[in-house]
Amino acid sequence: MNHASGRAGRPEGSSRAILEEAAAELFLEQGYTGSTIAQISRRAGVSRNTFFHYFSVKSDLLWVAVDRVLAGLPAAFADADPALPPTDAVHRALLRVADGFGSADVPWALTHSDVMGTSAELQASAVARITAQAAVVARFVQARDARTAALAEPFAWAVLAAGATAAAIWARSGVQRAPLARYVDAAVAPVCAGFAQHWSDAPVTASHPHPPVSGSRDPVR
Amino acid sequence: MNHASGRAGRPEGSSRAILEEAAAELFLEQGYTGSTIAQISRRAGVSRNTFFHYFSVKSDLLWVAVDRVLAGLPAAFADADPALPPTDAVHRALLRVADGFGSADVPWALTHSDVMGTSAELQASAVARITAQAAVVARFVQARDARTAALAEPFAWAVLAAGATAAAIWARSGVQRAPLARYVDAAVAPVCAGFAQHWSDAPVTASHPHPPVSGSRDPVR
DNA sequence: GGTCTTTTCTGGACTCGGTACATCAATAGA
DNA sequence: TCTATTGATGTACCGAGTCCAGAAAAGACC
Repeated sequence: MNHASGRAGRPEGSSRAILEEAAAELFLEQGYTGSTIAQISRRAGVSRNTFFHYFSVKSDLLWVAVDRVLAGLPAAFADADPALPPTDAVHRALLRVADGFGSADVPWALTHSDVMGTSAELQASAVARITAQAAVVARFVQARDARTAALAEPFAWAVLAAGATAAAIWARSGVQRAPLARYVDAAVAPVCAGFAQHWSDAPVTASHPHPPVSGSRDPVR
Repeated sequence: MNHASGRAGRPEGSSRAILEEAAAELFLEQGYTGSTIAQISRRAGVSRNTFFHYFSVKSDLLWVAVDRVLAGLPAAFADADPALPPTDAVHRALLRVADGFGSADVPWALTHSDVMGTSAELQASAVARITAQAAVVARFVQARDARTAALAEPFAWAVLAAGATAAAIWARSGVQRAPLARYVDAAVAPVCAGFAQHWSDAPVTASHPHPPVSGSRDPVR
């Protein structure tokens, strides 16, 4: 019979969605660390190996929602106003992505006290996301303005770190929290402003009442 | 016999140093991922459990040098000029810490191509360090000036992310690289300037030719 | 109908990091 | 000499992640 997707080969089941559901259930019942991959796949009625066919790492389960939203970042860059300075374009793109999260649905990764705080696993998986996005941001900024090259990466990381920290604060605020975008905006704005100033080559007058320890605004190398 | 250290109990051998040495050797021979904890402890002539007595995680071995230098950060804060605005104090403290690294001795964590890039393990261990330092920075900033409270954490993370990224760039530059402090300075300065401006409550005039997407400089909450 | 090929899914065995626990060894102090 | 403390070892275990060989389910082509 001609299967829906034109491809050859055995059609894939709904395994992925089922695994996500099973995991969500088990996380509620036993927490993240308390649930093993074996249990999750068993409840999903699927072999343990099938799990690894869909998720390369257990912690991917914590980020399914986030990953879906994050996937929109390149698009947000694609239709950024070309007249905007790169820092502002990044600023706006991040806010647009942040708007993808309702005040209600805080992602697994940020709520689960189980994994928050001490867990090296969560940190690692979070940084994996930031690494990916940092590459996108750095590439974008550099393409916009070649003069940003030397500090494109530090800027990307700084701005994403600020944003991610804001998201963490947002998550641990109560249910009364304001929209995520407001938190992200407050944290990201100063970083963008700082680099914008730096790249526009106008000295930041208010900042160094004492002489800087070394030449502050010289590009690397 | 009265042992050197006043403490009771069996005196510790030189196990820690021996383990570090053995690890360094094996990392050179087989790379980080290629060397197992069992091998390291065997070469050190010590049981595998003893390894975990001295290092809680394998990746700690990558950061021994860094951790020693990083331990100096609180001290750098302790004798910071009280007249300095908090952002500048942080800026200077970071440069002082950065000066602890000679151009020659790039730490394991940053050189080893084996673990760079893809390794989730390295990322996790790096973030663990940044987490610790971010807490120190945020606490310091907040103690200096209560008005920084809302953004102390985002600032701490942003500034450390910028610095860490600069360190990574420094590490992957050739042997001809300039001193680390210069890289860190270039990356950290804009972040500090941006937050300094924000906290000094003077609008960043050059930054927003277009109106900000939402109230950029409002504190969170 | 048959064979291919391609893909999903399964089973089993394995490695390695990390933990738990009981126990031994060596020291200081009483 | 007895005890408390701390370093070190042995053993057993758990769970994540990898590898590989092969089965199940489809399309494609004859």
